[in-house]
Amino acid sequence: MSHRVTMRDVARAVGVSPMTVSRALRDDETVNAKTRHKIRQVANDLGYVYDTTAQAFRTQKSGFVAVTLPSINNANFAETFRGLSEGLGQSGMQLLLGSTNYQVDKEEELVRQLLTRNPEAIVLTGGHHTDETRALLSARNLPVIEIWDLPAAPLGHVVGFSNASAMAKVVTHLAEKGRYRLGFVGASENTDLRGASRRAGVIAAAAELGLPDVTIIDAGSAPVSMRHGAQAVSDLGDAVSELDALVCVSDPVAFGALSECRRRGLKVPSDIAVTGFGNFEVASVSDPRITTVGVTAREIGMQVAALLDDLFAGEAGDLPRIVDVGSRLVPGETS
Amino acid sequence: MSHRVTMRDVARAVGVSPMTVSRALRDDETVNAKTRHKIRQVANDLGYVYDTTAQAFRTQKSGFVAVTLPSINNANFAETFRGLSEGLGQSGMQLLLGSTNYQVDKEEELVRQLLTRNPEAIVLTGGHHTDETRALLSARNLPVIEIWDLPAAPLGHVVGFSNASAMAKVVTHLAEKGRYRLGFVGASENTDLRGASRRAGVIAAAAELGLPDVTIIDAGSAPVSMRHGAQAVSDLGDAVSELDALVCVSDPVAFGALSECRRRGLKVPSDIAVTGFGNFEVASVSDPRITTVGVTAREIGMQVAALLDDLFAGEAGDLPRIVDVGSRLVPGETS
DNA sequence: TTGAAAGCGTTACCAT
DNA sequence: ATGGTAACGCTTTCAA
Repeated sequence: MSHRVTMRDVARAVGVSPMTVSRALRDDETVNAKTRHKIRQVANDLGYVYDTTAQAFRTQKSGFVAVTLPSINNANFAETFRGLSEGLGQSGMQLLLGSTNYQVDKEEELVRQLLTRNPEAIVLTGGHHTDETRALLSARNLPVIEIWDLPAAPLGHVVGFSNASAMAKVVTHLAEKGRYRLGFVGASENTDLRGASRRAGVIAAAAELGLPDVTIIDAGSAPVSMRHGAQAVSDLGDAVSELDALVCVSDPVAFGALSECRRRGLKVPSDIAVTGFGNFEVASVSDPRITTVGVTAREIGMQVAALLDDLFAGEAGDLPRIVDVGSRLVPGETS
Repeated sequence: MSHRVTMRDVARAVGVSPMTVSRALRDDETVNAKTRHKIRQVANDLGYVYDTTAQAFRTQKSGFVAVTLPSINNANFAETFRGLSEGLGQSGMQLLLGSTNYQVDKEEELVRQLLTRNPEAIVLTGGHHTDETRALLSARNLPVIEIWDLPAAPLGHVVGFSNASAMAKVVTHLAEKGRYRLGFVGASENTDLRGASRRAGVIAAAAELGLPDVTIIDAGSAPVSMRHGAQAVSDLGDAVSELDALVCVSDPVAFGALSECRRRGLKVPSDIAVTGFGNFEVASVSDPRITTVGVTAREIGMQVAALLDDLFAGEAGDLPRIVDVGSRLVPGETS
């Protein structure tokens, strides 16, 4: 197999220097229009393909933005990724995606791996990281954006919302409906950290309102999904009758819980209320519609893209930007 | 800002040459064990991070495998990606993901973009591509793997299954249950091509069995999901009573259809049967459970990873590999 | 077991 | 408007 076609080859064929080819291909106006045209044509004829790797190497700019998600198989995170991806379309940046499987150790390994690609910015889902991850990131002069949370001690920029205050809205809503005895259905402690924030939010809000202690219902280790919600209700058995509402960590979990309630002949919401989180499609299509919390997953991605645009354009100012996209209660028919 | 830490710096600090550092970091046995250890430690202390871009440049191997998915927000494709990602863990390859939004033009643009990163292989979801995409790919000496389909004229390797024969299983199942008047719920023609294959499969199977003409119910443009399934049933109105079964292009669509049937007071399956595709979690958790077709989304990814391993190890032989992972009917309570 | 030299393809910088 | 030179950080190759 013959050697690959480089700018050199194009230059030789046209009778100019490689520099001129480089300029021409970038549509540099200082290159004679005719020459530019000729170069483009010859490049095409020779089957020249631009080498981004060489460019990244020479300029020390990879054109990558690294992104970590807890799971790619999650409609909310996928929407965030999509928003980011679409919003970044203009800037020519490419996303380098990795999934942590909800584990901070895995995140550390992933960050280490992603950093070897010299990303120009890194987007981390969540605000919990290992010390080593923090060290790795602060050793570099790299914009860091944490999303889907409002960390107490951010690494840099933030685009997220308060999981605790979102849950407070749910608890308040339930209390107003006369639902006092709450069960929280989520992953075991210490695996899903966003889930843990939500649980803490429920407990705090219930205490604040003087409700009885929240019953914690362990649905297994993260990621918890529909089947875990169903299993949790099934495991509860008759104990479910001592609760007024099942506050679930996410809509899939809530849907699983709702389905299992139905199977067991429980009427929702008359026998028990069920709430979710995330305003997934299933919440609004399910019959009955599930009461949930709307989070603007897609907008988080778009806000991040906007922030990155500003950062790359040098228009972001010096201070870390903290964007709270908020959340809102979306009442359904299950409460 | 100080200059970035390179192998040179590590070498200087340890008192060896950069070459020795390079070898040591790759765990080359020829380097003295003690020296190796020392180097690793110093590298760590200095906060050295390996530069994959430089490596890719020097070796002319990017370490990337490019992947296109119609949508990242789809549990099946996400599982395939995960299977691939995990299976590829060993080989050190990194995935470069792009989403086509179910459009072949978008795919072309994406392929073009991905190719500038010199991927060592490319994985395309589906077997339909623009001529330009085909040309771009065949101009390169690059392994191509098409997945989630069994294309008539593959570009290279294939890991997929027949959408048509999968649908035939559904139609046969329904016919055995005495369901003859079928409606197919899917995206409009020419957007979702996998969906179009499924529709064609339903029509062919119905004809084969001598069933009445299949009623085609347009659920909008791809990607169609839960709300589209619900909307389609809603749009049908009373016409739904002339059908024995709604054959849906995917489980989310089936779930939407099922929910809307319930809302309208239709009993499933006594008044009408509903089937889905993909064995999504919602199919098995929903009450009633949805009859669906099981496709091994995760396994497709793992098979691709295995194939890539062989390719990179030079053990794949010369012929394109065609892997049919098959599909199976998963009877539920909706038929 | 270790090192020196060269080069991967591009572009920043300075000259002309 | 165009070109020459050097350099980005690493690894292949050969030599010691």
